[in-house]
Amino acid sequence: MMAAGAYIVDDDEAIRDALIWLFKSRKVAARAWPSAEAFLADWRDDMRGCLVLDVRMEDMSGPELFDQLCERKSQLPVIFLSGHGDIPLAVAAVKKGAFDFVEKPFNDNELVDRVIEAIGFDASRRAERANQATVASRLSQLTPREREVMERILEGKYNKVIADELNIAMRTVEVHRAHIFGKMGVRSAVELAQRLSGSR
Amino acid sequence: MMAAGAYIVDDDEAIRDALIWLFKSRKVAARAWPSAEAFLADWRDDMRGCLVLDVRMEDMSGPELFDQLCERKSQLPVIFLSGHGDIPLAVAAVKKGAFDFVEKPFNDNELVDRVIEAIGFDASRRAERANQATVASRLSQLTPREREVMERILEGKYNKVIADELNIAMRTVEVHRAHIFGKMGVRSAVELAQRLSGSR
DNA sequence: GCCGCCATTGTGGTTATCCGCAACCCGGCC
DNA sequence: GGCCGGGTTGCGGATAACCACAATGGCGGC
Repeated sequence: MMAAGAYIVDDDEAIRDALIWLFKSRKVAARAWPSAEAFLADWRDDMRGCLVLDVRMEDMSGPELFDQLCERKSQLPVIFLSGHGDIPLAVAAVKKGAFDFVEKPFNDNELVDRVIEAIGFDASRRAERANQATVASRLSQLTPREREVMERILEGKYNKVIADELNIAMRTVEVHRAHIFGKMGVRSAVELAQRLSGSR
Repeated sequence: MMAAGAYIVDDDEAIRDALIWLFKSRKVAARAWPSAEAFLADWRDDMRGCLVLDVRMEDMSGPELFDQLCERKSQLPVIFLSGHGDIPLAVAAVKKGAFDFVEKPFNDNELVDRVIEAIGFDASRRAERANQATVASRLSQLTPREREVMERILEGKYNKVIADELNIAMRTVEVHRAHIFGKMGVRSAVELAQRLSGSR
């Protein structure tokens, strides 16, 4: 797993070099590929940061690469570099969820700003997903009965009320409650409520 | 306050009539204005639904109207109708937060689908805002001391611990706690946590 | 048949929460 | 000075939560 950075795909070597230099001058890690195919071969889901993609390239275009990555469930935010003629293509990509696109010729600083923004977006989204995955994994460890009890705990009901609703003894509810807290890794109903609503 | 619907702004009467007919045939309330200025004069913040806006119009263009509405804090989602030549303009609007744009000539059903989606988006966002406003208003009624106590309640701490941290008696914490629940309109710490994290 | 997991329940005791009643101090306001 | 809101505290009791120890019954797998 490398550090988060900019992944550049452009078939023009001069532009690749210029972009790498530009990003590194702003302390943004950068690496470049000369074609969509080359990038796709190296692509891994744990690449963190943001993709900077030329729209018009030999063989596979930027938007085509974007489609391929979407099919592979890539979460990497994508910023397109588009010439005037390419705008309709880039626009279609934006409607499909691309992070942004900048028209050539672009302002260096603005591009880097957008890239940094995208890298931050990626980081927070990954953190969010990781948290959701943890919660989901813990939820899956609960037994059906425990889930029933948890629902009612989250409605702020007393153990006694829950016991009545489920036609079981209060003691049983207490046991379930302890199991739920243990499995969910929390120490109180308040923490439980926060952890769950934070990932809904 | 009228029902949620489509607000059409287009300087071509034939298109206005066609759109109104189209929307009404799908049970979507619709009303049209012949110019951006006319709409702006009638605009009110409680208009619910979605704005359908021609990009190219006499005097004030669609994107210009959008900018005006943004300045007036309009939350109305906007769908642009754009000809091929207008795409760069519409694109700029999308980057500023427009809901979507469809290129002319458009597919009737797809347009209505998008409009319905935007109306739903508006409804849920308004509900969300209303809830946040309620919570914010209730939070503002808390005294500084109560806020300190609430923070700690939300960390799942025992009244005893809170008392120690604030160097006050447990009884005082209990009193604050009761005040907090009363002012926030909840009956338990769990509800409090949910209401707050639901609006963060 | 034995083991493990799940659900269930009881006893008894500790700790927390929740509240009514009562009271004191302080600062701002009429 | 009197009133009021905010913060503070004590007492005592009702209620709920938490927990260790202990135990039963069902069900699926080895």
